[in-house]
Amino acid sequence: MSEDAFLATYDPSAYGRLALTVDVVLLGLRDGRPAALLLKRDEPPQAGLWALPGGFVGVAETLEAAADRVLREKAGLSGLHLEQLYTFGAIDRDPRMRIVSVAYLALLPETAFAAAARNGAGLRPAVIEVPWAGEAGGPVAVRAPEDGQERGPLPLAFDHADILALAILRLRGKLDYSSVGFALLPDRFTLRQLQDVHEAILGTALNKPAFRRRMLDRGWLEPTGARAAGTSFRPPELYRFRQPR
Amino acid sequence: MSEDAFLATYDPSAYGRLALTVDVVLLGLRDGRPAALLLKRDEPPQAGLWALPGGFVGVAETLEAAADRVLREKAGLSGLHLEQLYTFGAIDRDPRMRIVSVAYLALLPETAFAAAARNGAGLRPAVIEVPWAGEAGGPVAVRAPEDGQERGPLPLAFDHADILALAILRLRGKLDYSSVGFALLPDRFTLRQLQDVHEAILGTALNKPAFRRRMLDRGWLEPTGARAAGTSFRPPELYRFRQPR
DNA sequence: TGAATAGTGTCTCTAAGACATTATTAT
DNA sequence: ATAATAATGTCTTAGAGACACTATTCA
Repeated sequence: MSEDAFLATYDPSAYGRLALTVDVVLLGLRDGRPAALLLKRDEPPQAGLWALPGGFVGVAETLEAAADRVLREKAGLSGLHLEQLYTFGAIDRDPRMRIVSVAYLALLPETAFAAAARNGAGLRPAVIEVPWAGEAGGPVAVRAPEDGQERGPLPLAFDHADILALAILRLRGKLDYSSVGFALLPDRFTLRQLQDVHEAILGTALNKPAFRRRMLDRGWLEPTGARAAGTSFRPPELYRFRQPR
Repeated sequence: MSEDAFLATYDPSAYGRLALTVDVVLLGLRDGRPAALLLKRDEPPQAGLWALPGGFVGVAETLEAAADRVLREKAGLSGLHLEQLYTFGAIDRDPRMRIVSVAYLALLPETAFAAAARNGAGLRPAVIEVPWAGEAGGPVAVRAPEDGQERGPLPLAFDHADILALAILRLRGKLDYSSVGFALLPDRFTLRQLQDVHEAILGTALNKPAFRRRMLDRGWLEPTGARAAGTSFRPPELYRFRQPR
């Protein structure tokens, strides 16, 4: 059924007045670039376009519970830390009916991100191409990773380009003064990996000594004593994130 | 009708599944302290408690339009700058039925705040007592201004103490790097007034020379050439806020 | 030893805090 | 002149950026 034919036969009033959904940005890093897990829609509306995993909020379900359920149903993940991003309420953001959506952000370390992309039913990673390096905003484009079949930017459904953009902006804003960055790393990591994460999200290079000083002075890093193996050079120290009490 | 009697006769299923509202924090300063405009509920549920102005979101109304309408209907104000704060979705935040609410923040300069308190149907200013001086959060207490009849803290309806707390936190976070602070001032103001606003919101004293340097270096302040009158000492220069292009 | 990255020492620069001093008005 | 606050000069200090240098591992 074509998009137009679908809309012609769709009866919005059959669905009541106003619906509430959650959409979850499952953000991780792929080859050192920010990426999100997206789902290809195979039903109208907007069949063939790529969308964030989402779902309706139940009457006896909190917003966080709905987001967690979506995560479980669509990515096989549960219990991730969720942060509310923003609530999108434009009248025509969904062509079926009036749907207001609360957007959430969840962060995955690189291995969990790759695993979810393999196990999640139809979830595929898409590298986010952020056209703004500074603090300005605007929608973003996404692209299938190099190893995929698709070429060119992937078409995004609804207002999901705006939601993705907001996720990046929010992350950038909190990165330096909060501990969100660690959610994108495995349990044990090197200072270089931590800096790579920050640079990937911020989209700019950072000064190494200053970065190390700042991070170590925060008191969030606990040296494990172990060092990373498998390098052909001086092995870096492994750290663990430790919540400042 | 008592609160219990009301709840006993109330049929939640008659209202459908899930409703969406907006609640607006109308924030201003009163005697140099942050204050919000509140409404005394005279119907159950929670009759007698103090609540933020709010209302249901129409099917063909954006969230911002709903917030603007609430502002117009309850405070006689329109076209104010609105900032979305957060969406509150706890199951039992309203005893009648499942109501999810999108909270908005609007800022008023001191004179407009006082005028809205006079003209708004039942809107009364309440000084916000923030128990945390740093960055920590938690609900806040409100109190009628000294000149009023009431004594002691005013009881707040629903989760509105949390909403008010979030408004303060958000404002504090944006105060130093954005131009929100100017929305709490009249068109022309002195640097001391600007500093007073910042100190009232932050809850801490600021260093005068450093504050002046920072503000002037921002390029947002345009000297008017005029000076404030009516002082018995050196009259301060009046500035105007000018959006940095 | 050479290559490669880890990790650090140090200088400079910027901006904030502290504190004192000068400026300007009304009484 | 005095009182009161505006407005600024300057010293100190904290932290970031720049850049070079040392450290450590494998091949």
